[in-house]
Amino acid sequence: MKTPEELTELFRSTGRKVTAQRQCIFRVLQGDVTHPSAEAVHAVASREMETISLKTVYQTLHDLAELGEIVSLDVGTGMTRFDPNVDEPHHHLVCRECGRVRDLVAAFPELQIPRGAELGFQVGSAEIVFRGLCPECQPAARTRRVPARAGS
Amino acid sequence: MKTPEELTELFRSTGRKVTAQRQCIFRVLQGDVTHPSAEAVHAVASREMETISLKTVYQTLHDLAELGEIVSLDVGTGMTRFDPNVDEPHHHLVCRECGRVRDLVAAFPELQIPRGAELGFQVGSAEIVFRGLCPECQPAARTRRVPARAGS
DNA sequence: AAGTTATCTACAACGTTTGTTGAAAAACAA
DNA sequence: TTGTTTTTCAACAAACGTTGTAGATAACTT
Repeated sequence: MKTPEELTELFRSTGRKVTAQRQCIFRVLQGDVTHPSAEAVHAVASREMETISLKTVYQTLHDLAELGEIVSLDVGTGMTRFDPNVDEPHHHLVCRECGRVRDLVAAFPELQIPRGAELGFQVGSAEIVFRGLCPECQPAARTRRVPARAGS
Repeated sequence: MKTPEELTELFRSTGRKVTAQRQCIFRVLQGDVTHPSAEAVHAVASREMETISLKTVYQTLHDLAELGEIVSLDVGTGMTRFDPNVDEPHHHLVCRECGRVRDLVAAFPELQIPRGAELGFQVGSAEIVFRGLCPECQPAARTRRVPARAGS
């Protein structure tokens, strides 16, 4: 995601108006690595602007997604999550206990689909979700690596 | 997923009662490869039992998921999808146009997470979602294989 | 500074999923 | 079979995250 200043310029140059609410949201997203939900963004923004509405947050997040400055994610936690990290190719770690999401910066360049297995699909992208327990949700066990079993 | 007869037995042996509605749902799921939503299961079941309620469908699907006979999936199509194929390790192809979901039966043994990249997560499984266009939603282009770009 | 246009807040509605209730049916025993 | 107990059923309403609508408000242009 670009800086709040660059986003201000980008919004203006694409015919969008720049408001205090939007700049507030830009700042909230800036450097956020928690993949916040709209509600979470709203909660943080509200600390700075008490009257900002949830609808405004949704709208601005959609605008940012449309401009490619953030990406909306559905990793099965019940609500859409937003990821400002669009420059670095990565996948996601999702805690099955608390829903925390973290980036996993790694390229998996060999995801070749066996011939015929794509069933006529014209595949354009692949997302990998690694599920497990985040550090905070682990009982007392130790970290361990995992063979690439097929998921669900 | 087991056969309707085996599921009947399994439900009884786990203290659940077997009703005509549940057996109807068993039959609907049997051999279904479309990853139906609860609503879709309800629609098919309704053709056989006009009065069956959506709530009953949800409840039975949850029971089946709890017993490991089906898996609930969230692939970003707005509703939970249910997959009766739990015996064969696989991933999923999702049409970004119509939301169709198909199994992709293939192991990707190269999904090793680089040391340190798991950020303390204790990873238990990995799911890959391949997004693209299903045969019905393709304009006139041809199928093509895809480099493993990082997803959203 | 005034006009034009987009955005804001507040509210209501949407679709999916879940909680609640009395009625009905399944399982079990006699 | 019949009765007794317990679960599940259907119908209703509510929860949740998200989107639509409206008039009021604020940003951009001249």
